[in-house]
Amino acid sequence: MEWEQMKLISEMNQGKELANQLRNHLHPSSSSNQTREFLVEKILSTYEKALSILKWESNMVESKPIVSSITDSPCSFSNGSPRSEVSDQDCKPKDVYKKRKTLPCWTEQVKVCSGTGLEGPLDDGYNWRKYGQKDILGANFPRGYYRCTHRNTQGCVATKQVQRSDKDPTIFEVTYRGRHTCTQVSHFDMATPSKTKEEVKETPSQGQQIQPQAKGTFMNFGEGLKIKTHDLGSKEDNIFQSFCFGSPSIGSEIEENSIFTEPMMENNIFTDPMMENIFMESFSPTFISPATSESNFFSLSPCHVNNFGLNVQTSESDITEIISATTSVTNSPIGDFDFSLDKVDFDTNFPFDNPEFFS
DNA sequence: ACGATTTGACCAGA
DNA sequence: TCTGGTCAAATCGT
Repeated sequence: MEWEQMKLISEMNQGKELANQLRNHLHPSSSSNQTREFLVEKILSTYEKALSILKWESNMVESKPIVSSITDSPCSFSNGSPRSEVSDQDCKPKDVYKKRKTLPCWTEQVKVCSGTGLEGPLDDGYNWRKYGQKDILGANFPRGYYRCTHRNTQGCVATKQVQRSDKDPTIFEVTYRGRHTCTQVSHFDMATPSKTKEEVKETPSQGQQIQPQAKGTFMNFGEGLKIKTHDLGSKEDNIFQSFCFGSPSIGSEIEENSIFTEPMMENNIFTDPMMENIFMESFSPTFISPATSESNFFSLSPCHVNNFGLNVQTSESDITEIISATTSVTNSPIGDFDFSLDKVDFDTNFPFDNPEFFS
């Protein structure tokens, strides 16, 4: 916890420094509105992170046993249908449903730009099998339910839900639940990535026409990704607006595995060099930290995602689970990111060698 | 033939 | 009782 305290102090100091910078930019002629807005968002991000740390600390103890119970329980989904194959009376479906709520859960919002020829949710590097679709009250589009293809063979409990946004049909909210315990190889690691059917055909009843993609193209570049874990707060949209990042799948499918190397950085998205500096300084080592094992899509800690403008929300008891889940698996797509590291300001306080953090 | 998807039914939680 | 999540038989695609 010592690191969390240091990090907390660091975040607060950073917020103070940013506020000072903002004050210097308040003069109308000194900088653009964009700069000022970015500073404001950075400050908000800083406080968000600080709060995340505080909440994380307060939930560490009570959350860990839950993770353990999920992972180790014989009542898990590991043997296929919990209803048809579980014979132990102590492992009733009721238990399954209860545990369902305790699984680590986080949401990504994947924006699919028109003209890419791709309108379904992106492949995230894992193989998913659709097991249901449901019309959701108040939602214009049905929600698709997917589970890991290797659930039966390897007992992988990871599931995800794909819900097309009402507000913006080009946005898919993908809610992930549970960590991948399977050892499937992400196709991002393969020389010629393949596509899951999911991304080729998504809810055809809605008339979506998904065009086959050419392998190795950059057509996914126009996508944006937004991530949040659940329930840490309710300010989902307050920060992300400034940036529209490619999804991890984008990054890993693009040459050099980088979404931030040239030409993107040449076509500088910042009009103000200071903003670029601030932005690059924001890269947290968590985001590019070496994953120790297979990743649940993103290897990130909720405390740091905000640095990207990706607002993170974490449920009261889930934050440790998420951290645990997202750092306990290998071949993280994000781990392949090859940022312009010379511009990345590593946080030397980050506990790469802290086993507690990656537990 | 086999695996994936669809879809109505079932179940648990609110 | 309603709603969301899951099951599983039927169907589809390769």
